[in-house]
Amino acid sequence: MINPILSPVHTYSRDDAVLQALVEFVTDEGLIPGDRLPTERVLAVHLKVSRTTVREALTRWQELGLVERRQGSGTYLKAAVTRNMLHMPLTLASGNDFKSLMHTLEIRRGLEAEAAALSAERVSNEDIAMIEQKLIRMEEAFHERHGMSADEDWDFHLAVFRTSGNPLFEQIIAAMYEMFHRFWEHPLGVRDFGHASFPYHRTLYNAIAARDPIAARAEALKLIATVEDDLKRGAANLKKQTQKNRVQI
Amino acid sequence: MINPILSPVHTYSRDDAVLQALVEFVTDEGLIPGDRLPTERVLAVHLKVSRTTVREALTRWQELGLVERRQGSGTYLKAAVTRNMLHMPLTLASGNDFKSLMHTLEIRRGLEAEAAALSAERVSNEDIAMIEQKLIRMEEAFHERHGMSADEDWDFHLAVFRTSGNPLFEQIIAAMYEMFHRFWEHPLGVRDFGHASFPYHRTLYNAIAARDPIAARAEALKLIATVEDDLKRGAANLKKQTQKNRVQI
DNA sequence: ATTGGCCCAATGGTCCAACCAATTTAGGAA
DNA sequence: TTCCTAAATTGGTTGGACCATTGGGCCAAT
Repeated sequence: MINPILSPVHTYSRDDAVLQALVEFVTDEGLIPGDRLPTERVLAVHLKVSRTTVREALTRWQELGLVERRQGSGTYLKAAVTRNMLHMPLTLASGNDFKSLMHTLEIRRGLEAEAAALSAERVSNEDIAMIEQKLIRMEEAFHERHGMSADEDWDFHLAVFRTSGNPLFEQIIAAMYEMFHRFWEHPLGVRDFGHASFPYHRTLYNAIAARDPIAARAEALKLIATVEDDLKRGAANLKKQTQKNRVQI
Repeated sequence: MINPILSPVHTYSRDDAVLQALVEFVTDEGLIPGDRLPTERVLAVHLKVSRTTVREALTRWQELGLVERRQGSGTYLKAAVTRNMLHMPLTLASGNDFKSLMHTLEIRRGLEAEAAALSAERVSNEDIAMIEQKLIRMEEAFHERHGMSADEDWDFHLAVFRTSGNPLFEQIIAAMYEMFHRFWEHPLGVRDFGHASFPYHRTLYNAIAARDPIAARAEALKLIATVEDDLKRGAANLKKQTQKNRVQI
């Protein structure tokens, strides 16, 4: 019988050690999201491991969304890195059907409203200026191309989530967005998808700038409601098309 | 001026393709958690890519907890793999401080309120009976041990989430719950943690049984509020203790 | 001054071949 | 059979090479 007191010793794998060293480097150097990390070759030399091992470690961070790699350019920090980080990767079985999309919207309804309210409570003056800037860029893009621009739109929402002071909002909603965008490639036959949500971006901004949580929550809910409407219209459209020529998506 | 119609093209990386092929293989072969995957070398030959690429792909799955590698033995499936999986890596800075715990509660506030409202809209009569049964079991456990029982309490909430008709609620909130409870082992010096939330379980049930979404949302919010209060009390307690004898947690 | 073409160095992505380390398996000795 | 050992298998690591993309610098044409 094995002595039950004995527990497995921690044997650190090579890439664990690399990540640990990388945490030290990032915190010591005070790197923040957007900053560039040393190249893989440099890391390999300094850490005395092969480039393959460095790559394996960076791949793990990439999968956790901590880091982003751009070929020909470099590896960039994507989120704040600290000691004692707690990782909990969550993978959900989710279909590509309308029900699943509707489910992601229900999650967004709960979270975006909450995030908007928290943001309204906590924004600094600099935050407000920054959000307004994103809003203006989104509005410009809207008028230029006569329709919603996914990137600028997402930038605006991201700014709101980040000023909520809770990084979990961004992480969860980002996953919902990704799910949504898998479908957005085919805009469901709805030409002006997202069009209706446009005015609520500014009203949401106004509520946050006024530091009014109640109003911010209300505007966020209105915004999501327009997206839900678009989705329902898309579903109806698709149903009609499918009945006509049996196209399976 | 850039043509607004143009949107970035996206190209699949090699390891994305490997993962995609692996999903096909796993589903076709009907592999379940615990089953052994082909060796890296075999995969490399069959997929016509280098072993390095296979390893990079498997590293990503490993980080997501989908797969476990055992040197000398093989690579084993660790979770169910399906098409269209949605990956949601969650990262908390330091996981065991007051701020991070509060963050998990903010997510729960948004989601549990929404889930309660949806549940009130969608419950069947059988669902209501089932929830009531869980409620009664929780209340019994409460009176028996003169305090909240984590298991029965969680069972009750789980029942509510499940009747919301959206599986995402259960999975995301479960993750928040787990993060929270990694610390809850030490209830922060608060003896009757969760005590105050007790009455709101029944009021929440009543609202759902009455199919009143507004009331259900309100009761869910009250319930979370009591947990937040407990947490704040705990934080205050801890602060006092730390000042007294410099105990570091 | 601006545009476009061109080259070149840097960087991440992929590949190969070999060896190391842990595990499993097969075979032989007791 | 049982136990031990050697060999085969498998993931882990290394070094080196080459490919593909990026970004900056340079220069000629406009």
